[in-house]
Amino acid sequence: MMSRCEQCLIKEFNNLNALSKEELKKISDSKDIHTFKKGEVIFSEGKFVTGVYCIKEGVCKSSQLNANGKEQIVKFTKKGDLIGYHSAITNEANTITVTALNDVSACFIPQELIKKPLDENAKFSTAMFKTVCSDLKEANNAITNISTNTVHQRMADLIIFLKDTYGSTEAGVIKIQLSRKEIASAVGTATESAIRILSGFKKDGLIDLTGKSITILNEIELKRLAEGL
Amino acid sequence: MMSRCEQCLIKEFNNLNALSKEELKKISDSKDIHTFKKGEVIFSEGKFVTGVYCIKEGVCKSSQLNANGKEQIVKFTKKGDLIGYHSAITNEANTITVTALNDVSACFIPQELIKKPLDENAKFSTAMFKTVCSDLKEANNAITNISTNTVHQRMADLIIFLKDTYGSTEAGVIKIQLSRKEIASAVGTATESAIRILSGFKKDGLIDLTGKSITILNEIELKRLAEGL
DNA sequence: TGTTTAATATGATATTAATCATTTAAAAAA
DNA sequence: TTTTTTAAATGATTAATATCATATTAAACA
Repeated sequence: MMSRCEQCLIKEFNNLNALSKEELKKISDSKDIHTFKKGEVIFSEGKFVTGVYCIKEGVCKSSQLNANGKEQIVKFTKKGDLIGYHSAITNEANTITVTALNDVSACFIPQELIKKPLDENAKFSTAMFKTVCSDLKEANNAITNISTNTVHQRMADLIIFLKDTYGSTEAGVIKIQLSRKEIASAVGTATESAIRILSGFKKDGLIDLTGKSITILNEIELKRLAEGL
Repeated sequence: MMSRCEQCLIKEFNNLNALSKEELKKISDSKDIHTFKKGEVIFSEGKFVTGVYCIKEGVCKSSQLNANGKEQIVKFTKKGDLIGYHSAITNEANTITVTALNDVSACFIPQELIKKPLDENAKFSTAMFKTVCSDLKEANNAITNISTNTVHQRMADLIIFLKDTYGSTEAGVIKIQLSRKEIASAVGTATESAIRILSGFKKDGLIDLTGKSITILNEIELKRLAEGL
């Protein structure tokens, strides 16, 4: 059960591969494998997280609540993602809530073991900088996307994003299942609107819908739609 | 003219104060003071920036263009802000365009002189991490704000933000002048809608408008509006 | 297995905001 | 200063999206 970080393949997907053998060994000695069931909250907005999670398996959503309690999904994680670094870096409460969208297994790495290499290992620190900058770039793109594109465009965009990020089966079924409410929250629209637009896409032969499964039938046209053509 | 960074007061507003005397001296020796007239572009989306700018005086907007060429303002800078760090950290093209909103004077610091302390000076590196994380936090808040709040709410929110960030005269006039188009772009709405909402706020006695100047008359009610009450 | 609860779907309607058209006012340029 | 250009304002209209109501389906549970 207690596998060694040094041998862990997941780290090839993230910045932990910039750590030295000694640093990895220390992490390996004190890390903890946590599992979360679908729907379980990994950490919440407003709470301090005392370490960083490395997602080994499963998908999470990062979301915020607005003043009226409406949820906005700001990011989806993928395998290998390091989450919860905000608290570790800033010593401030987290500003997002991360929730498992399916069964998730993640290694919990105590803060100190991240902070030390962040100060001492330039390779790791540079890699982490790139990650945070990339997250910021994506967030800026999302701002522009939400405020200048229509809900139709954003829905088409989300479907393409989900396919590109999580892949699809040979039959074309996207390998992530979201509720209509979650889809609406990611797109930034009302649940009913999301449902209507998905139904419309189905009627137009762009996608197929079976329960929570989405199958892309016409990716080219979806991409055109996403660009507003 | 060639003032020394070591004595510069602006650095007290940003992370450069975490640098050692030697590091500051190096920067001082090769920095360049650039001035930009109102409306001038400091650097553009898609271009590489070969250094970081430290804003000594003036205000800038950071914006992106969407596929249809519509501008979205994603951030306003203030005195002391370090801008253009994205390229320096990631070695990638910049993803935003920064434009002077009034006359701006900024010190240009070549990339190497930032990169080296970023690797070697943990205090500076930690400070920069906090800045990027804070920018990311703000961007996430903007996503939630734009997609869950109405244009009215966001307009009220922007007015409060501008007052808090740039201050106001004794008479209550906010110390930054934006065109209606820029206000619309920051709020994420059409120019006509922005104009209409501002006129509405004026009619309701919340603000006063004289040319491009905005005066807050009822901050409490504006804050209530921003929260959707 | 039946019963309850929650999720999805869809119609009708209301609201919000965008677009188009035109006027007025303010800057910039000749 | 006059002319030209650009920005701001406002009305009318259309389009997009949210909300409310209700039906249908699927999932959870007793």
